[in-house]
This record gives sequence, C-alpha cells and structure tokens, in this order.
Amino acid sequence: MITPSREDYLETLFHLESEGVASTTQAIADHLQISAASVSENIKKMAIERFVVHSPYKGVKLTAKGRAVAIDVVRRHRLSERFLVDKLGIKWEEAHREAHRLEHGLSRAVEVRMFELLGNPETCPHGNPVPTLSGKIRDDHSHPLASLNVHDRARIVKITDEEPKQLRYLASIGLMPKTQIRVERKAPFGGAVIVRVGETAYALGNDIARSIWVRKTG
Amino acid sequence: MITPSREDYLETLFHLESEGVASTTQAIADHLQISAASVSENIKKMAIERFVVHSPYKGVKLTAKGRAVAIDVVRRHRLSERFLVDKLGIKWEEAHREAHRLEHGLSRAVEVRMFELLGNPETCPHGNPVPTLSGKIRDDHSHPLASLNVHDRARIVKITDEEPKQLRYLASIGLMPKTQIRVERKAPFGGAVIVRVGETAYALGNDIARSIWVRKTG
DNA sequence: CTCCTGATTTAGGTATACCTAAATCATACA
DNA sequence: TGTATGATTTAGGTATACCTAAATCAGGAG
Repeated sequence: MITPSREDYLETLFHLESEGVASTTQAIADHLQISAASVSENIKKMAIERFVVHSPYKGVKLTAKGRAVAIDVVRRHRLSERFLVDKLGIKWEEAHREAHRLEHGLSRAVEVRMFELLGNPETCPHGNPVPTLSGKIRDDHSHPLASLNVHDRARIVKITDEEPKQLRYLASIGLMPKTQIRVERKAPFGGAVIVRVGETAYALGNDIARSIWVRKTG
Repeated sequence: MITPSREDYLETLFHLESEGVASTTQAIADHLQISAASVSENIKKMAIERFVVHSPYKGVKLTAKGRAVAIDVVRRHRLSERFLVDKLGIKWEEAHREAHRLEHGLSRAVEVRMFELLGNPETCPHGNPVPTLSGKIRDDHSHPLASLNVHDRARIVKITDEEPKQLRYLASIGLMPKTQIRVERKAPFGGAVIVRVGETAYALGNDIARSIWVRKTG
C-alpha cells in the first residue's frame, strides 16, 4: 500500500536526486523533519518492497518503480500548487505547504480533470515542470544563477526553494519565474551574486542563489 | 490530534444523528466498513478525549466539542463535492467518494477560498446544506418523500443516499435536487411510492424513498 | 423470570510510523 | 595506519488503527 507517508518519502527522494544531492539518511530526515533512525527503518522496508535500492551505510536510490510513484506524487503536488495559486488565490509562498496537504487526496480521475481546468499547465507557480500523465519531465534548459557571468541577462525559469520565508522575500523583490534579471557583480568562489531586477540591484547569498534557475536572454 | 480516521468517525456520527438513527457500535462499523471491535475501541478513546459521550453497551453521542469538529469536516466534504461537480465535472454519483479523499487535506484557508470560488454555495450537489463557517446548518424545511400523500406535488430538496449505484439510478431518471415530482400511488405501511417525473412514473422502494427529502409545492 | 441471541466489549495480535539511546560503521586526518 | 568523529543502524519503546476470537451484556420470547 502506498500510504501518505510513503508518498512523502518518495517525493523527498525525487527532490534530492533532482538537485543532484546524495540521498543520505540524514538528508532525507532533514527534509521530512523526522529522526534519522525513523528514516533508516522506513527505507529498509521500502527497499524490501523495491521502491528503492538501499546499500546500508552508503545511500538510497529510487528504482524505476519508486520513481514512477514519486513522479506521480510530484505531478499531483505541482498541479495542486497551480490550482491553489491560480484558482484560489493562495499566496505563492504558502502554496507548497498547502499542496502538500492536498496532493495525497487526489485520485487519478480528479487529477486529470484538474489538469484540464488549469489549462494543461507546464509548470507549477515556482516554475518547476509538471510531469506529464505518462511520467515524462520536460527539460527546461535552465542553469543555476551562479553559472551566469557578470553583465549576463537572463530570465528566471524556476525557484526550487520551498521555504515561505525565502519565497516571500523573493516575491517581494519581484524575483519570480519569467522575471528578467541582469548580473551586476559576482563575489568569487560561489559567494553572493548582485542582480538587477528592474531598476534596483539586490545581493543574493549563496544559499538563495542556488535555488534560482535561469535561461540566458542576452 | 484529529487524524483523518478521527474525522471519519466524527463525520459518521454526525450522519447517523442527522438521520435520527441511533449511533450504535454496529451502525458506525457498517458505515465505516470496519469491524465492530475496532469501533468499540476507538469510541472508548474518543470518549476519553471528550469528542463523544459513551455509555458502554448503550450508545454514543457527539459532545459539543465533537459536533463542532464533525460539522467542520461535513463543511469541507460538501464544499469538496460542489467543487468536484461544478468545477471539475466529476460525476454526481462519484462526488461523495472523491470528496471523502479530498476533505481531509483542506486547511481552513483553502476551504475559505474554495467557498468563495464556488459562489458561497448553500448546498452540496445532492442538496445537503453546507454548514456555515461558524458551524450553523440551515434548516431546509424538507420532509421524507414518504410523508407526502397521493397526488401531492413536491420538489426534491436533497438525497441522502451515498451509494453510487443508487445515485446513478436516480440521476438516470432525473431524480435530483430541484426536480418536480408528483405522487401517483402509495403502497401501504411505508412500502413503495409511485412517483411521476416529467411524463414517466417510477416505483421507488422503501429504502431508496427514505433517502429522498422533498418540499411540497402543490 | 429465565434463557437465548445478537450486540458489544475485551483479549490478544498485526502493521505502520514515529521516538530516544546505544551500538556499529566508514572515513578523514593526524 | 590507527583512531575518533559523525553518520547510520539497531534495540527497545510508544501511539494509532486495524483485525479475529472469546467473553460479556442486554433485552425480548417464551
């Protein structure tokens, strides 16, 4: 049985793998806000059920079976976010948390109709691609903000941070998907980036910059 | 903590009390499709937490605290049904089941915005009143179909049956809220009722008639 | 008024999903 | 090449939420 808890684990693994982060017990525990011991136990069971491959003391990887379920959950999550923001006017920075409550309750039939109602959206409100019904994820050809050079112009593609606090800040300075930016200055060694949005320049720390993905326009 | 399971119990108790049915262990077990033993245990715990009053071997009653939560769940349920039918085009007879999956995931904020999106609906698609945010339930002044006399004309107010099978049948003959009907004949002792809908007369068994509530129009 | 029957509860058991504390492992550095 | 340190797993425990089988209760028929 795929319980809401299982869905959360699979979703977490998908996120970590997408970000290129190793899916360690601790990383999963941090993301789910539970103890590493609980994660260890649960991962062991999910390995028996072939959702993941687990090399004890090494790491966890989604199997094709696990990835299929994970992508299904991610699709429901991102559609829920779209619905909450576009149809209900829920705040951009709250959409993630609210969608997390909603996503487990969407049947396939409801999810399919919701996709139509929303006009077959390609992304969530933060710019992350909505997987297709068949589980494909479009490449958005985006690159980390830090990969830009000074004076490059770019358009924001997506923001992968999920914390309301950070998202609220980014929204307040207009840094959202589709926003045009220009790199004014860069600190060395992957430090802060100074970015111009409209008429104003903002310094973005390493942490927040890592969650901003862009496509060069200039 | 009010878990989805707890919400289901409270919702069930609300339904049984609304229908004037005694909330026996067995009635609850039948409604939730679980064993009477499980219900007995769980009711004991819910009594300790003051959601219900339990007289062992006698019966269960919602407390004010339990009723408040129950009404909250019912509100979310009926709004979900409205949303599913009006916005997503989910079939009338499937709305109940789907709403049951969805209702547990709606936060207060989402529920409030959904209510607005739906145009402040007064009823669910089956005609049951949507409780107000403050927990009030409008009296719909409806009466059981069986209370009508031969040749009475009436308008359907609500249908309290939740089974897709029965609902599909009723929808197929046009028997839904707002439908005008006329009682053609009545079998004695609360037996079948023969009802005219449009040009056609249909015999409705006792079971199904009990779930149809009407307001006299003639 | 007793007994039978069906409803209810209790006893004992399972699975999930969490926890803390203790044991174990991997590896980086000294 | 040890060794200590931090990550991971195991051990042991709790709470929820279900189950079947057995015991107990209540109320109607005789």
